[in-house]
Amino acid sequence: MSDPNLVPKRPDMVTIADVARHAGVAVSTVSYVLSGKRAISATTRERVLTSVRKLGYHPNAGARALASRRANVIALVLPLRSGMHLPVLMQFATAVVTTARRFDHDVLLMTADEGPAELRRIAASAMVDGLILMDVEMHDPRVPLLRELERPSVLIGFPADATGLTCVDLDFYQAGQVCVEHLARLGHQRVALLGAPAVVYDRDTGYAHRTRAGFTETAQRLGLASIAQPCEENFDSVRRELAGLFDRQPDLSGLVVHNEAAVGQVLAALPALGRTVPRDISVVAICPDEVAERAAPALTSVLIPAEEVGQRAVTLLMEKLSGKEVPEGTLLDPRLTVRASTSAPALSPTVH
Amino acid sequence: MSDPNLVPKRPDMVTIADVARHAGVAVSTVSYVLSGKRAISATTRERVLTSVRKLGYHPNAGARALASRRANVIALVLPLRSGMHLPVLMQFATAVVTTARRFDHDVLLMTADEGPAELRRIAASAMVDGLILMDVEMHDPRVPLLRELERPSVLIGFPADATGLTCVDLDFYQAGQVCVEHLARLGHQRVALLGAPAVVYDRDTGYAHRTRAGFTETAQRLGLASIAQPCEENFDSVRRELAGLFDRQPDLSGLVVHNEAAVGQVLAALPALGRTVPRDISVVAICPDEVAERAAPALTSVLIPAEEVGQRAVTLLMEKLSGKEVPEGTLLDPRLTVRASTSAPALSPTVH
DNA sequence: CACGGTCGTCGAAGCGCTTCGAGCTTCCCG
DNA sequence: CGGGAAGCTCGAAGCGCTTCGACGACCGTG
Repeated sequence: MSDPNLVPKRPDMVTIADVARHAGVAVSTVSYVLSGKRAISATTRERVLTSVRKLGYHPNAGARALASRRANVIALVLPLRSGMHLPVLMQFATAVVTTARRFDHDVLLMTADEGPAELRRIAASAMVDGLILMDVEMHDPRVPLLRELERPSVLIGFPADATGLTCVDLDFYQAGQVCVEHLARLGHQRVALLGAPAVVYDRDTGYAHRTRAGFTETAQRLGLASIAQPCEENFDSVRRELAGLFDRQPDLSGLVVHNEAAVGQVLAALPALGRTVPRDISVVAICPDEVAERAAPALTSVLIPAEEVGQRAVTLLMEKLSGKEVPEGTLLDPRLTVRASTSAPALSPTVH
Repeated sequence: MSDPNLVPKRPDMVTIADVARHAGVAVSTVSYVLSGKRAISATTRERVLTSVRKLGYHPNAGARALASRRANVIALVLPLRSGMHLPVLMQFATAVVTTARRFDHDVLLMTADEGPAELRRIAASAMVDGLILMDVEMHDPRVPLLRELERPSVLIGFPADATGLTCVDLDFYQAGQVCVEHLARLGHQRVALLGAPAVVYDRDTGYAHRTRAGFTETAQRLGLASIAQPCEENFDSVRRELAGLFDRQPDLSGLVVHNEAAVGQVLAALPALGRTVPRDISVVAICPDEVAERAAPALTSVLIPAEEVGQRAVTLLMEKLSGKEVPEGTLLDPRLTVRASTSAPALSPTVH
């Protein structure tokens, strides 16, 4: 009863043995109480849990990983390249961390710049159980690696060839489509898409291309005149590109903006070009809700469901980790929220 | 020579024993080659390294952490609260990850919302060797915890009581000071500070208060009339607050903006209020360079050296991990870059 | 030529945890 | 009332790595 060993020698660093001793049970019993992998009587369980609390026991992550071959950590590979919009990225990241915690996992942060070698190192070192990659390109050099890696992964975004992979994303094709349909329904005849910087298209980023395709093909199907134009995110470029669009299409009355960073600039530049929103031109943005709401006037928008995508990525990964089969592609439906930036076109141009 | 054991049984998951066998040395020798903690002859080293490469060996992180009591992982605790500007956050994060890799460490991402309990768990589980915390508040509940934790930590930002801690940040007091001095040197007599949303001040966030103090006290010292005004980040608030400032101080000719998200709105609202930048009013911003450069007109600004702060935080943490003493506070000097948004005030108001 | 001192290498003892097989009780049913 | 099945718990064997003490070989020295 007064065994001096009842108290651990080092006050920090309480081990499972300390707990076992304190509770008067075997180490393995403590382990089973904590993992729930075998039936333990209610009384024993309570005694153990009490000791755990009293001693402030936290399992050593390294030892646990070594013995169980599960680190309970997932890697999140973020891009951090130019042309990405950071707020959305952070929303993803937050959602991933939060959701992972719900599954009792932690998140290791990697930047994509480190390249395939780092991915391989992390995977091979058994430091993580699985990976989530963001900002996947059409021909991403990391994709072939993923196929040969022994750890499961989930991609946010779709590469050109997605067979054998698990991918999640907003359905950008549909997003482009929804925007055009909204404008068409209002009566607009001539529409334009102001997109991401050219470099993003050149990099063959899937979502940019798919949005453009959805936009262009839907416009064609509905018999609207359409132009698609990449755009840098500074004020001068925005103004220049907009001016160019009006040159090429004077009766332009509907604008889809798929470039979150440029949204503000667009709203600033249009008045400067003598166009009032939505009287002279209707604007639909593809961007997070907060950006759309903060703008003046508030923007009709298709939101990028960053949080939902992040959650979905984690839950998919968890299912793969537990051996379940999961669908190869998960496309989330876009939702359009109508706000103050769209209306029926003025009459004159259409008569014209 | 043709011992079948020369080839590891599981092609993935190569262990140090496989390497030792392949190189014909003891396991401990391989370990010493890799860690460099004991002298090893050049020939043996080469042989071992060749085997490592040939087998594609990556040490098991869990086992290494368990045996060495070092995880080679640091935790990065991000805020993700409202009022924070995300791009800067990401710059910090990137810098931290990149710098950590240079010290052969990985980064575990935590969100601050999880609270002290999670911090304690991570620290106690030996999953990380040290912590870096961002967006520290004056009276941060995590700070007392850090003091009792057995793991070293570095804060980005200063709490009210920083004794016994290691903190890094831009010298925001000086930043406020530099802005005012610049405006004063140009001849401005009446200046205003448009700051973070009120909630940020209420939360007692250090940098907001210190900037304001630097601004106000310097204005006083130089004999300028000054007003400091919190501000939300949407267009209407910006416009309202600006209008209010001009009401209270019609001759206002110098404006310091310490709110990155509002910078764009300010530049949009000023013309709407009939003021041209910099003819009628000079604007200095405290924000990342890219924001300042992207604005129209390009903004004279004090940049937030996110990258440098991130690097510094990691190097400080590494020094603490290796047992070195480090200074309690590290304040980085602000640097003002003059761009197109400031000039001497128009003559009329001063004569007036 | 014997002696102590390096240098380079090895073997073995853990690090703290999970998990497997086995053992002890209890309980139920024939 | 005996036998088998459940229900709980225990002990021991690793997981893959680091690190300590030891040992043989080789060197220069007295």
